[in-house]
Amino acid sequence: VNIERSVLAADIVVFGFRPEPPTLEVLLIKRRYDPFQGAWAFPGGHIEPGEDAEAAARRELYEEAGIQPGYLEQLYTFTDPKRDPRGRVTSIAHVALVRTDQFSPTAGDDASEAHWVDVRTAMDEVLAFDHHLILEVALTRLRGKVRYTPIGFDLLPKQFTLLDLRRLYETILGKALDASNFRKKVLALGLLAEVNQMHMGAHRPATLYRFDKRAYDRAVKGGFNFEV
Amino acid sequence: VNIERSVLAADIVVFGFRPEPPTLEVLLIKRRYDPFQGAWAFPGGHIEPGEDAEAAARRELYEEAGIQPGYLEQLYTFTDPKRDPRGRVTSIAHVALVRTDQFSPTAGDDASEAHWVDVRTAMDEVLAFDHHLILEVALTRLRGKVRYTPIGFDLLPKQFTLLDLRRLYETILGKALDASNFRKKVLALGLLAEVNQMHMGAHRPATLYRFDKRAYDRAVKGGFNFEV
DNA sequence: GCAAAAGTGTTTCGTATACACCCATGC
DNA sequence: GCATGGGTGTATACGAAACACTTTTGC
Repeated sequence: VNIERSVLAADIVVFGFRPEPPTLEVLLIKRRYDPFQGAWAFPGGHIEPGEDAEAAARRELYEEAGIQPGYLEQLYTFTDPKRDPRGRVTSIAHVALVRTDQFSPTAGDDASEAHWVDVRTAMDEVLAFDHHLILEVALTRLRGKVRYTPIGFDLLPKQFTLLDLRRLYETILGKALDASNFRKKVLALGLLAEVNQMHMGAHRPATLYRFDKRAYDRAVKGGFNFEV
Repeated sequence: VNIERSVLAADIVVFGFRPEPPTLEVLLIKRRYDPFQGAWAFPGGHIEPGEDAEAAARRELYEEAGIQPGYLEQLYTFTDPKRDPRGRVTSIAHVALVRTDQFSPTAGDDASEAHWVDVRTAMDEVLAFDHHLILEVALTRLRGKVRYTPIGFDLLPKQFTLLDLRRLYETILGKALDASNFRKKVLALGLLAEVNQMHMGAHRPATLYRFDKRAYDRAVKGGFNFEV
């Protein structure tokens, strides 16, 4: 029998969060080679022999942009046979979350540039292949997942104030949240631990918190329901 | 450059619901050929040239079991390079929902048998390839999705009683629901339309309802949040 | 003093939950 | 009559939302 085979690619939508001003960003690279040379695209590349999709995503992310994400998961697989002009390329898309401040992206082999781009800007941009569609799916997933999973913390520095956290949620969800109620709700979850240090800014000093992974694991074991 | 290519397969976890006794079932076929000849597996097969994954899933489902599902979506892509002993086969797994009564599965080319199997039984069974893992992922997805999306209706006949619907939810979620509160909650959503007919069973006649797709679409447009 | 954020407290309201209770049917 | 499900109603409690108010800092 004559069975068609496909090239496998792992692409990664990397989200980052910049607190000042509050901005949700994605990592875009400028393609050095054809097809779509010079166009903006997500980092990604071929899956190698003996490698599964997630391993390929991590490797590509490190090679192309020097990034080792705190969070990475498979998003969706894009299989339109015409999505790549060269022939059948199946893209197994991933979502990754990083602390923007930790990585100033470095352009790797296939990229002439790598930049953090405001998500709203990226949505208006013409992207290579079907990457615009991939971005839409990734955003939907992020907005959904952030509501019942504590993945937001992977976008913040280890220590953060409640204002940081609230700004993050407001940015992702695209709506303002009541500061007072947000504080009570989040603290009531018992997933934050105070850090013995204050944030000194332009205003009244604020308590610094860290995400309490241990408390979270305990809560998960007890059949637990995270909600914003 | 020497780029590895992979065979692409579309596999489908088809869920069905049998009201009496309330049972959540999956469709399993007995493999006619090696590898795993004689083992139970999900229907599926190769994606053909010019075909995307979802089209392949629909085609395979029809060819192998005579089923045209009311609901079908991509689930997850399984990429372990060792998941198939013959070489690299990437499985793009799907979830489908059907009304059990509408399809008595027929065994197609690759299957010597096709049967509805109680999900709990299937979970204890040894399945071909990594299909046991696929089933776990599919079940998690179904349980999650049923809570905020009205996909449950795709598992019921066009007309159903509130008891049918409650039994369905109780079976999927694995816990008893208060009949009175369930009624109020579901009716308050305004997604059910009364049918001008009663269900005559062994007890007091019950109102028959149908899923009101029009009302649902209207609700979705208004930025709507479905909950059990 | 003023602006901006930190932090506490209160009131209101909707709705989830837990039941009590009556109705209608087949056996 | 009795079991079973259909269907209505109610009391309670908890949590979400709205918002008033005080505190603390930099400028």
